[in-house]
Amino acid sequence: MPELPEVEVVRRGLESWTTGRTVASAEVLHPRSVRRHAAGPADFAGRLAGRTMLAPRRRGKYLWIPLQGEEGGDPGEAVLAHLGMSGQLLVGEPDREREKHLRIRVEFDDKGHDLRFVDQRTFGHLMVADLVPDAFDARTLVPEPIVHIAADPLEDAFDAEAFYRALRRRKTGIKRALLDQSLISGVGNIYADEALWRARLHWARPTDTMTRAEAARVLEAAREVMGAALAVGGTSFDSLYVNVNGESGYFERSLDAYGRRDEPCRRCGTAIRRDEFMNRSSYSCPVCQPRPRRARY
DNA sequence: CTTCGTTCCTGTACGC
DNA sequence: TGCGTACAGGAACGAA
Repeated sequence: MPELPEVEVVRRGLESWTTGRTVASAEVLHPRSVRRHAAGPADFAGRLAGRTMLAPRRRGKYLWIPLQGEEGGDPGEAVLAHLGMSGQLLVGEPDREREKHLRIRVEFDDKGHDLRFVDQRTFGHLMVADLVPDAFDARTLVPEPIVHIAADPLEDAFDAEAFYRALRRRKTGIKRALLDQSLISGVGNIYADEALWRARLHWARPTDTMTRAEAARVLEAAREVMGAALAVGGTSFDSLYVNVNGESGYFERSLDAYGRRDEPCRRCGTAIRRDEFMNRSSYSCPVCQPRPRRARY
């Protein structure tokens, strides 16, 4: 469930807890959690030991912590994290009890709060990756494995006109496009449904006939809803999404579409419908978001 | 090249 | 009570 707002909440938490601290040791308790680190768990742990963490960065749902180079040089590597469905990055007293789904643990040389990656469903992962120039803004560095991930709509580097042109070239529906992280990043199932409800667009609206105004509307809606969620700590349906101190966010109560099957639309009162979409769920208002004559899935 | 279906994983909810 | 099943779903991957 962590989408852009939830990942940003975690990034801000890490910023104050891990920046400037030097790793004493890292321990991988479940190899699947470092499966994208090709050189394996021992190499992952070895690359972290002795390195100092710099200010964490984020693009879309990806989070990374640049590691100060050997002898204090420029960072050439970063710890890259994706929380997947149930990943949590937690900080706390090092001697506290181990969580049932603790996958990776990082201790610092100051013997203070440790950093833990806890992940029930193991869809998330951590890896150490090389930093390379960003495809959108060559002045900044991004981890090599995510060069194909588009800028997110809260970044300055996000190009709204390029997004519109990409939509027109695609032969797909708008929700599929919103979930495609190579077109726009950070939007997942929850905020896609919320943005489409706010923009009054059906999820199967073909993108190749969308107007500039419609594209701008859904983009603005995505920015608004993710900004509002960020302001209250993100969306938490259960204890699976929490900030670095284990606290839940409050945006669930503000959702207009997602998860509201058969509940009244907050604009027109019509019962919110749930459609099957990509073997998942899509929530929308049948009146505010009428199905297009030519629908695309 | 693009588009789309499959796969990974485990806890919770629910029907029988 | 216990068992089976559906569901939650991001994104890499392979097929078409």
